[in-house]
Amino acid sequence: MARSASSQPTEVELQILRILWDDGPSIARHVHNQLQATKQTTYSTTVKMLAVMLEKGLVKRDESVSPQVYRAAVSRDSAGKRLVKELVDKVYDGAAMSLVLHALKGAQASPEELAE
Amino acid sequence: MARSASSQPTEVELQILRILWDDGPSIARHVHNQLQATKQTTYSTTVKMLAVMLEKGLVKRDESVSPQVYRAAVSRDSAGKRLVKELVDKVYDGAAMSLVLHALKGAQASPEELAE
DNA sequence: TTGACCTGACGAATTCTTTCGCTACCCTAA
DNA sequence: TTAGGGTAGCGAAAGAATTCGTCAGGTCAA
Repeated sequence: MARSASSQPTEVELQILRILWDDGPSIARHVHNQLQATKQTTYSTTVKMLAVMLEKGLVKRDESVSPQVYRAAVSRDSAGKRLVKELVDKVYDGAAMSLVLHALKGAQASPEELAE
Repeated sequence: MARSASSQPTEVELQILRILWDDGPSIARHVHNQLQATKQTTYSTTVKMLAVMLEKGLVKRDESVSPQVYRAAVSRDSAGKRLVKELVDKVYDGAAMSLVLHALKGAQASPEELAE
């Protein structure tokens, strides 16, 4: 079934978005090469993921140029905000953002606390 | 294959952890009842999820009492910190915590920004 | 032209997560 | 004791996410 644009990116999808955010609009081959840094999947897999993400509306692509160019459909900041907010809502009781952020600021100040 | 305690909680697992955090150590039946608020799954499913989470080390259980009692293996705050940090690391380039938190504080002040 | 190489599409296999059916085992009230 | 009701374990089905094999088509240099 077709998945709407409201779908949350999964693990690998986030990795790909990250590449597009870092490097800007890119061709499949480039995304694949970057992905190799952390995964040993085939080019075929990368192309498939991009296709899936296109369906989900997570990326857009320019088909007018020879090697098609993919770019993230959402900005890193808006995606980041939304994801973090959703996570916090899931862990806490919603509306607890400020407490969490405070805790996180503390954690940031003392990274060893996180290392546990 | 056995999954180590380092596994991240999945969607439903997080829902269950949330119940244990909210209500404290509970028996399977209670977890199930609370879960009914948002899902219509069977008791059997709940018990299975708890078993899986036990294997993953996400919950611990006291088998010395009649209805066994489950409790979260990690505190809400430490889990929350870790999850948010991991998410931020995935979206941004790690080490960008402060920028993100700043953005989030802004978002918190104007929730309509998030509604988009 | 032609053949080596690359891109992109498709469907199927695999793996992980979530769900449930069935079974066994307590309790406890009649 | 025994039927009824609740708890827990097991394996396997159903659903999602991820991976890949394979094929069709385009490009380009010799």
